[in-house]
Amino acid sequence: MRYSKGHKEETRRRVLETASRRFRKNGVEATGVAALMAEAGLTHGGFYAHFASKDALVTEALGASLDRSRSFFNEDLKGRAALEDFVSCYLSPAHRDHPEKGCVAAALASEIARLSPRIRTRFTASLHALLAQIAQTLPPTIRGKARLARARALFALLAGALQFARAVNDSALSDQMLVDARQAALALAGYGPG
Amino acid sequence: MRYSKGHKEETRRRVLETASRRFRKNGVEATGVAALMAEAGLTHGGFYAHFASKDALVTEALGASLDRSRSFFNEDLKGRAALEDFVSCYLSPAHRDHPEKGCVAAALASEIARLSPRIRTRFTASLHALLAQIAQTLPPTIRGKARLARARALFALLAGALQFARAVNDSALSDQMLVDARQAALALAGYGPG
DNA sequence: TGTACATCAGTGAACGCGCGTTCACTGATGTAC
DNA sequence: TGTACATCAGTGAACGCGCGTTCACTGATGTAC
Repeated sequence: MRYSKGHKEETRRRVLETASRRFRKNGVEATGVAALMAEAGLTHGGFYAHFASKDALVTEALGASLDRSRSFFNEDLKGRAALEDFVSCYLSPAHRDHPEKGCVAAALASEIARLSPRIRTRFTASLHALLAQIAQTLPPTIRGKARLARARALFALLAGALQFARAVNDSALSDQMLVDARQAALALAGYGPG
Repeated sequence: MRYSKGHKEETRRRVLETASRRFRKNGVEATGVAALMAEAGLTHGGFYAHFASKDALVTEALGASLDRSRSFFNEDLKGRAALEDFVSCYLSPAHRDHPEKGCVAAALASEIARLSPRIRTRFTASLHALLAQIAQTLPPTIRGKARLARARALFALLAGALQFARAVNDSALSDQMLVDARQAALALAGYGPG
């Protein structure tokens, strides 16, 4: 069959989106090309018309979702309100319960360290951008290099807490992790209680 | 060949230790039974004389190394000195560069969420114990439930930072992650600078 | 307007490979007589 | 002290399966004449 113009691009986009979701949900290694293509409504043979290899797909899919991580930020907010909103979204039960729609860093952090240099470089660039955005929301009392330093610690806290909240088999501890990390994050940001 | 008494136990111990190292270095899924047994100096067939399944091995290997995580603590120290020592060890370049000898939580956090309930339950128990030990090192000014709450946020920060330090492909950012997280961890603990 | 052909996104069988697991076997040593 | 046998940790071939990847093919539509 011959397809309308833009059909192939649309298919490619759909495969990428499916991959991005599955990688975050099940892990990169656990996601097979055949299963992925089936979920996108295709057979596995067609995969190589769109991507050179699974690794190329991983690079592109993770890169795209990393860039989208910054959309956790509500662009209408600034300063304290922006950070509080970001932290609350990041540490929400909804984010914990739906890794496939959430932050790549939290969903795959320990796996990324073992992926190809190309993917790690892409991850590093996106992380830099996200950290810069977090730094912008810190209060003016934190100055100069300390702003990025604080942003790094803050994001490490968020990602670590979310991972633990997902890993433990105890819903009370999981909920507490989110609450405690939220409070600590605001304290670290210099937006203490009250 | 007939073996001396205790030989089988010794072999089993060796397989467990090899597994624990490889799981942390390469991930659970990426570690095959055959490769594991070869590294322990055996052929793969013998594996099932020691363990019922790979999952049983994973449970036991991760459980054992999780319990050993608490040995990050120098038992001769108490309070501030104990915490500072723990944080410095945890966020050291040596720990970052040798996941196979380090903390399971940091090496496998995002993968643990996808492992069997049995393994997650074991992880949860070990995490509880480690958090209690961290809580003990906090200053007396932090009271009651806040002690465990602070310990949870603190450990999330440490594990998150270590994972990022391992994942990024930029040694300056990696080093900074460790330094910044160390400072933030001490601040969170109530042992601020000076 | 009708026919022949080119296009090309997607199909599905097949490739070699490593996975977790099973099982008949080996062979050095301890035990029984 | 010497011989026959039982033990059992470890061996290695084989199982079905899914992996990433390749490739000859399909067939509906656009284009050329």
